[in-house]
Amino acid sequence: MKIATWNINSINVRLPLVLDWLKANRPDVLCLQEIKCKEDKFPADPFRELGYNLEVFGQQTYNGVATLSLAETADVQKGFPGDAEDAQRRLLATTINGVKIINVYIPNGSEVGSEKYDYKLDWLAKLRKFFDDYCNPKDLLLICGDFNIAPEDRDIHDPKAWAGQILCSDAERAALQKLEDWGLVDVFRQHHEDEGVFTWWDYRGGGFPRNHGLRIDHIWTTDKLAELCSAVWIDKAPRALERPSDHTPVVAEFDLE
DNA sequence: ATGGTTGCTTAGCAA
Repeated sequence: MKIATWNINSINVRLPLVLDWLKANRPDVLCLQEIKCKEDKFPADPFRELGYNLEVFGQQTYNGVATLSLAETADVQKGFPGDAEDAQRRLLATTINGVKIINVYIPNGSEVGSEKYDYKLDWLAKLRKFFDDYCNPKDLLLICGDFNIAPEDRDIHDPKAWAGQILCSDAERAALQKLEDWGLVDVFRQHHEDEGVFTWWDYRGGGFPRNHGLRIDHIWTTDKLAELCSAVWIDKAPRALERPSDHTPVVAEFDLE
C-alpha cells in the first residue's frame, strides 16, 4: 500500500501536475493540502476517471484538504469534533483498507509571537487531544500532511539563520513532541538519517535551485504500522516542473494488501 | 538587505 502527501497550493492551478503525477505513480492514497476551494469547486471528475474516490473538505480561498484513494473510504471525519461551521478546514480523517489516515494542514503560524502563532499552538494542542479522545496507539494509523514544522536542525538548510523562527521554534517543536509521545514514528527518519533533505522550498530568491528548503511535510505512523513500512521517499521532480507548488510529494510504502 | 514569489481576488493578505 503506497500512501502520499502533497501540499499542492491550489488544486485549480495544480490540476495538470497532480493528474500527471497520479498517472505516473498510482499511489493507493494521496492526501492533498491547500486545495483552496470548496467541495463543489473541486475538479472531481478527472480524478474519478483515473479510478480515485474523493473525500474533500474545503473552504474558499484558504486551506482545505482532500484525500484521494483507489479503495473505498470509511469513518470520514471532517475537522475536529465540535468545530464551529466556520472553523478553518484543515483536518480530514478517513479509514482506508483498515488504516486510519489523518490528513492535516497544520497552520503556518506566520511569525513567532503573533496571533496566528498562538492559533497554531492551540491547533496543535487540539490535535493532540483528538488523538487522546478518538485514536488508539495500538491501531494501524497514519497522520500525514503539511505539518509546517521542521522537527530538527538537520531538516533546515540554514539552521543558524532559522534558529527560533517560525516553523522551527521551541514551542512548535514541543507541541510536535507531545504528538510523537502519544505513540507516533516519523517514518522518513526511520529510513533516512541524512541532513539537507527537504519537502518545501520558498518561491522567493531561487529557493529550489539553491536547495534552500525545509522538511515540513511528514508521514507519521503508529509503531504497528511503522513495522510494515518498507520505504519512504521525497519525490523532488514535481518541484522542478513549470508552475510548481512550493511543496513536493512525500511517499511511504507499506507491506499491506 | 524586513527583500523576494505565488495564489486568490482584484489591493491586500496569506504563505
